[in-house]
Amino acid sequence: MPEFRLYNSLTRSVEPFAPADGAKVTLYTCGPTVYNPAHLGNFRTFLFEDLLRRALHMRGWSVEQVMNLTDVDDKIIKRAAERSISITELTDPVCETFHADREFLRIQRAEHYPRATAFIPEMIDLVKRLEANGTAYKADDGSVYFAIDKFEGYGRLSRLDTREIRAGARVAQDDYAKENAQDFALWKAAKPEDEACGAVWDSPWGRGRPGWHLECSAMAMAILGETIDIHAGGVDLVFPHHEDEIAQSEAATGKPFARFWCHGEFLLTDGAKMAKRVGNVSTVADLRAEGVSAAALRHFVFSTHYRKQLNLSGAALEASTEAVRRIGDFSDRLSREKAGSAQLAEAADTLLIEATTALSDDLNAPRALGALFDFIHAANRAFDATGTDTSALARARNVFRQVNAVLDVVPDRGTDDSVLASWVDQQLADRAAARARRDFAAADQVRKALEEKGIAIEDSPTGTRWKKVR
RNA sequence: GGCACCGUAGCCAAGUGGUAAGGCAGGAGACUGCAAAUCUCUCAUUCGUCGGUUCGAUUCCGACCGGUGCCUCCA
Repeated sequence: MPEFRLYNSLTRSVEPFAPADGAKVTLYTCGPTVYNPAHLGNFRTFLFEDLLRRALHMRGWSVEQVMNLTDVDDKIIKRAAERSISITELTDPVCETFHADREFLRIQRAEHYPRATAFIPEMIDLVKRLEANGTAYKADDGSVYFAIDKFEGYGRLSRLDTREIRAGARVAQDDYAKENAQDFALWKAAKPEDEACGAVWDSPWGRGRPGWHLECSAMAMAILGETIDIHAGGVDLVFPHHEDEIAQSEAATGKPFARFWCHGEFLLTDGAKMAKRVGNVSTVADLRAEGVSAAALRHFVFSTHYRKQLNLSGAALEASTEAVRRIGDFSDRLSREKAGSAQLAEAADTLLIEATTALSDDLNAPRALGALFDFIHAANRAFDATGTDTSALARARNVFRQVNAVLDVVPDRGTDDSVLASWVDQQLADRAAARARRDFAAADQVRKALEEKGIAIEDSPTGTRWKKVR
């Protein structure tokens, strides 16, 4: 097995990775803020994390993954206030939508989906520790801030020391209570609108609510421990979110917060970052309505390396749809064939090596997909030539299953509809009869009727096969 | 303005100091009643531009051009 390597944002280099305890990977992944449904840009990151999770499994490690659901923040409070409902009433349905979208995209369920509001005591404890060691202070506005000057390593992840701050852009006018403009809020004093929608908790500093970064540190440490193996998220979280997480966590424990920091690049639309603010978002629901399959979406996302920007376009989605159609047809053939050959077994061995190598090399999914298509081509050739080796077939099936267990790009045929199946079978019998009497006009009529129902047919020496294509 | 990343065929995309994977689209052929699927052949003497290093660069260095992101809520 090749060495498993990952790009670590902390060192800006690809490094060998293995879990600290040798067996189980502790993985923290920043999840969605549940004020409205996540778009495909958000899901690109979650798909990258799903790929990471599955690749770790492929290596034989177990994974304990946490994905937080941020259910209290400025946007949530604002929206709840607009609708005169509580934050819970706003966020509960969005959490459900998130899981429905997640399942549609075949993103494996994490072990934990903690909601920020369920970990307020842990967050308060963390702030207490920081206050006790002098890195946190309560300001005149009643909020508690983290003093970045007190934490020596501040800015290490995002290389703040190498940046020049744009004049006038940095200091927010309403942050006058902070000792330093870059200090960030750990605990925010309650405002009337917070009270109105239930976004307040009692604390040693008075009623208030947690700052944005606090939840991730508190929940990661509570569930996974003070030093986790991998912390992942989108690149936009590097600063300030992850930087601040490191500061507050390490200032409290004196231990490294995460050994590896992994960041996924953005999804673009029309050359610009997909963002609600830009107004160029596509949700999973939108894409489903357009008939784009989960397999096609996964193929699309995995066709580009996760650290490279990816542009969403109709043409790209069509190409992916056609690509997974080929994969699906091959998968069907693999199930249907009765035996293979030495060439097939050889192709399978090559696929296993190539795919494992690619995925172990900083999750190179595009290269793994290339290896998969090479295999499909070689296997189709082998099947066309026929063979009698059943163990070769078993080997091919086994390897294909292993690789697909990571990529999961075989389209769902949805052919388990028995009513539809019997109807199609009757149609095909009629067509076979028409062909037998060389009445091709009638036969073509049947094929056209089936196509209108989304059924594609393939004649073969052993009979006619059919499949749902939409 | 500061800090990064990216620029490979019509489109998407991997890649390496030694002569360009794979997918989509396209062209020709085999198979088929016709299709579909599959197979065969074909499809970048060339990797944004200009220099430099080197026996040799798409790959290293520099400049320039173009694109994107972060520096503020953000996957």
